[in-house]
Amino acid sequence: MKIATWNINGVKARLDTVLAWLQEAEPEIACLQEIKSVDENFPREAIEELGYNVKTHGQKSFNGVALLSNRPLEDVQRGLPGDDSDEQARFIEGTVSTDNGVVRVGCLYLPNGNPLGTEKFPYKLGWMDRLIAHAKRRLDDEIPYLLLGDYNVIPDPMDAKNPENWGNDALFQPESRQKFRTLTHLGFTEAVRACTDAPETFTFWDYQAGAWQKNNGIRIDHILLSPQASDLMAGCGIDKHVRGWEKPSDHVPVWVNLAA
DNA sequence: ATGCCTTGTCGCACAAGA
Repeated sequence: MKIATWNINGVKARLDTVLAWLQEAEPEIACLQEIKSVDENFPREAIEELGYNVKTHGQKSFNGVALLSNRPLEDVQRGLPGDDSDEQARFIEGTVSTDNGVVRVGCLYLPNGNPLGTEKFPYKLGWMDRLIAHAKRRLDDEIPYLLLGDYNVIPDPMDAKNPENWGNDALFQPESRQKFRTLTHLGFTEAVRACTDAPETFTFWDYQAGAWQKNNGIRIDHILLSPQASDLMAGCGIDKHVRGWEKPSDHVPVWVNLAA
């Protein structure tokens, strides 16, 4: 089964593009971030017409995540545990039953953290601590478990066209990268790095300054697989061409194939 | 160096993104 993640940068502005990609890519499960919509206004009917079950965790104007699945989504959980005062909609998780057992999927939109020196950066790091704690508990289930989404972390210099330009950015701070490593070192496999060591493997190109035309990209959208999910991995990919479509998101879809 | 674009908003400029 194909499981994908994509930061769509606004579902209202991107609906036609999202529908076109769903029909082309045909993922069994899709995790969407930055829907920028409350649940009531999410265009669920148009997506349901393509055969998907739709679960959303939205808020007004900003953030917001959604889970799509051609099989029923069970045990849906909204919000990342660990801080009841956090009102930002950045996490949704659900379970899908397949012929070969269950797969649980967490869809996340990790805080950007910029600009440094504001409360936004410690919020990012605190959110990552909560994600690490949650992931650690999930690994105890010993089932195929995936954490997909916009991590807003550039893991390594090779994950940026111009790493020297990101020194003062929250996405490339040592603390951000260290916490990402702590997360993976719990026992997750980072799908894209397990599939390819090709240089200039990016998932985001800024709208500004001709970043796409210059391939001035970064790799910040990631798929983490529990050991049980990693054992099933049969391939992965990045739908880079979608960035060249009309009215594109600044991110492109990333996906993994599981033999499940 | 800043803004370069893009999106959403009780719009007509601004915040937020990365």
